[in-house]
Amino acid sequence: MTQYQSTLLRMLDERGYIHQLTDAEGLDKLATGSVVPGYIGFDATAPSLHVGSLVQIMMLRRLQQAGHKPVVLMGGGTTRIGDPTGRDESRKMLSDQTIEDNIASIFTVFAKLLKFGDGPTDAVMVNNHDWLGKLGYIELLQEVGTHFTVNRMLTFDSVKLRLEREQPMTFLEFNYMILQGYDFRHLNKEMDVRLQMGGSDQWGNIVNGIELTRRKDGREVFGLTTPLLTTADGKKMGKTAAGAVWLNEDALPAWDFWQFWRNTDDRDVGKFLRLFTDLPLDEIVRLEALEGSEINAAKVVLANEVTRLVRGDEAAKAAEATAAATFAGGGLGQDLPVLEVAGDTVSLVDALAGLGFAASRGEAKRLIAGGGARVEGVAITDDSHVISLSQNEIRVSSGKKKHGILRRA
RNA sequence: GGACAGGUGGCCGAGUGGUUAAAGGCAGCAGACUGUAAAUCUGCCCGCGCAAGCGUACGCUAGUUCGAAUCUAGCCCUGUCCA
Repeated sequence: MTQYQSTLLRMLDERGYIHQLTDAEGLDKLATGSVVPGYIGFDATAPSLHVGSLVQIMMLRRLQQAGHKPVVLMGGGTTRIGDPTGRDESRKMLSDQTIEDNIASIFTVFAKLLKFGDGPTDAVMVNNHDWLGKLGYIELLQEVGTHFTVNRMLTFDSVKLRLEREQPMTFLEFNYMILQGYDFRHLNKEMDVRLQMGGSDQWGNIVNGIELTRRKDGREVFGLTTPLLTTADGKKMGKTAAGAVWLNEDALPAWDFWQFWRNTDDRDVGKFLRLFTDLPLDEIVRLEALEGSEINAAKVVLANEVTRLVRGDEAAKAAEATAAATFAGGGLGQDLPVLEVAGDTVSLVDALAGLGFAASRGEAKRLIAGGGARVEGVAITDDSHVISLSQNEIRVSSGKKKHGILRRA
């Protein structure tokens, strides 16, 4: 690609964050000489973000590493509307309290990955409810309404796709892109933010903000999007057995988080190491070149590094130790899910259900019938099997990957 | 407000009076093969029950029928066109 001068763009380019860039030269020049405040917006629809957002968070981390200022924009205001991008249905409304709580919860992860404070390159978090909430409707129409033509708005993918699929789009949602554009302009005005980043699906929204800022204030700002992250087998990243891969510990235990990375597709290892770890590039090149089962070592490194960043050093170490004990040693690791058993015996069915390996007793039975259930590594196909707690800890498994501990209460 | 089309299991999508817990696909889970990978093949995939079975389920409500996802009425919601 291009030979960038700035540390920022070089780093982002080398590590695979750049998909589209509005003005590569201009931004490169800007980032060479001065501190560039850049922001990314995040939804507050849930108490935790998931790995899909991790690319964006890491990008803010890179921004800071390159000596610039990350601005985390929490969509307290826009979440009340719902981004129609990539959705067929309107989002349900969330109460103000829920949104506040979500933001507080989400922040805990940012606090691990960015350095917040008052310094010139310290990260700050802002909430667009603070300004969008105050905006009157007429005021909004005057401020930004005149700079958006409906003709153009209809051509944006977020709108076009919905219309093509004959799915409803409410006027409320239709306004989303206007508000997001307004955010950029506001941040530029108030904090001199010059750059907005986001996923590739945010391109349209970002460009709107850039144009609005140029028209209203004659100020030049920049936009950058990341490639859409899919796993090598073509799926959207971040879905596993248990659902989304949440970043918050209380939404997904560190063990499962670690396992998610440990199970990365061979072909994605290099890409993920670049995006989600701070390892130096030459080290990554070495790791991703490993062949055959050797690459498992690289996956362990990946899992360790990402878990360390997002969940902390201890969590990563515990998960790695558990993996070593459980898979290599065939024993038990401390991080495995535990089911406390009251009496001397439990039925296998209840054990599987209790450990969360089956959603219902019926499902547990099917699992057993299908030969997927193991007690102490021995496959059990009798669905009336009863486990007696002769030892302190009994290992119960669903398939080869999901293991749990039965412990006498 | 009017005309037409539509609302089915996590999603897509068949089904238009009984053999339908509802075809098929996707996603998911498990088995085989492997390297806690991919691809492939196989099995499973509403809940409860050891089981016969029972309970729920096809937008909502009330009906017609021995019997309804399927028919009728009203309502709600969505799309397209018209006003």
